[in-house]
Amino acid sequence: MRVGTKQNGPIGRPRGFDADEALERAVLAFWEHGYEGASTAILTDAMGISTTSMYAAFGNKKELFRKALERYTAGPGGYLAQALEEPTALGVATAILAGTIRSTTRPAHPQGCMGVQGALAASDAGREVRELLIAWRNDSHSSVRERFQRALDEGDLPAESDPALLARYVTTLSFGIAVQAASGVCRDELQAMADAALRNWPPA
Amino acid sequence: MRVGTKQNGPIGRPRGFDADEALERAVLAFWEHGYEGASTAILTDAMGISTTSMYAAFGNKKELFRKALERYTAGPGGYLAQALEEPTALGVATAILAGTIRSTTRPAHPQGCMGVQGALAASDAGREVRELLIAWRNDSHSSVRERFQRALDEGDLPAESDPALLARYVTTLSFGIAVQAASGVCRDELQAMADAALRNWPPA
DNA sequence: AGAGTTCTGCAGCGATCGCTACATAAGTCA
DNA sequence: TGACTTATGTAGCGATCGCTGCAGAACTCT
Repeated sequence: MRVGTKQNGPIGRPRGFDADEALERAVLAFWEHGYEGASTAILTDAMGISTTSMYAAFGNKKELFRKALERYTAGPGGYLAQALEEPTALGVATAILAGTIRSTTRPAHPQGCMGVQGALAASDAGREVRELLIAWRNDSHSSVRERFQRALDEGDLPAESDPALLARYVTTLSFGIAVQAASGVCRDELQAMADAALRNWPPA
Repeated sequence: MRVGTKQNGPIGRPRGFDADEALERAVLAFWEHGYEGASTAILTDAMGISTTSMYAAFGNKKELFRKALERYTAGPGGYLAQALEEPTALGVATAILAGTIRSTTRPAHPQGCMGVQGALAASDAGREVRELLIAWRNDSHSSVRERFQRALDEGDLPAESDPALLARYVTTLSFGIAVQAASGVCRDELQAMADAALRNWPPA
């Protein structure tokens, strides 16, 4: 099949699929089933390509997950980076929880958070991916803590506030919301809870 | 091997292992690796018995998990039932969070909560167990909500309080703590966060 | 046109999955 | 003792796991 003859195009037979779209579908499969629960058969079926093409394009399952997690972080998980740019610490906390709730309860998407349910527990074969997600969650916490530290320096938080503790509070609620969403709890109830959780800000 | 001749004892060859102790070891394996991550080989190795004995004594892997979850609920997860007997709503909430933190960060035990990381995401083969754990978590929430409703009826909570919202707040923190513990966050930091989270009680 | 490069479909690799058939061991009955 | 019942060890079932070899297809080069 002659797709199109380009001059100075890449050498060799061109790909018969859109790698970006395939990766996006892999995100959904990992998100829904977790790293170990998403078999190569499930993945390739969701991506619409053969195992050969998947391995040629993405290396192996672990690498595919790595790239899927990056994509998730920039896409459905992008609310975190946006939230960190809110002008106040309360605004940051509010945006994080609202973003978590929206992202984990979006209709026609997997319920929950890929960074939480991707590999919370795993067999020995999934150890590396489990540790990758631990680092992902801890990185999220660190970025919130650093943002709250800045807020403290700017006088946006009381002098006696502990940025690490506040960050732990917000991320714990966020991870907890992800678990609740994976249990089928609806968006409105979680949002009402989040509103209440931030009504006395900052805690402690 | 002649173990001991009882009169009127159970007919047939007696078990060569302690079923209770084997179940307890199965709890640890499921707790650490999750339902699908704990293979029959891992399980039987941890339990110290053969697959034949495991299937004869516990039925199949799904049934073994069911029994392990019961054991977990009564053992490491027993803090919930105890907490519900605290005289005040604040006492209940405090005990739940403290119990969660203790249980999910116990040295020489798996980190996290079996009810959360047992099967937060799974393949199609783990669908039933995943739904079993969803019910387990939702039951936990319901029992807390009912306890807070009682507190409201008793005047232990302000009349404008919403027991469902308060229960959602406490369970969300509890599930979030389980995720943090699975990420290696230490006990003291989580307890400081929990203290702060309940300093303004009830929220909203 | 022919060489070189890359992607695709088919087929199947060794390993492990959950689970079981079968013979034997170890008990309680009459 | 011999019939009956239950547990154990061995050995292996069909299915699926992640992954790959290979031949041919589809392109860009000279």
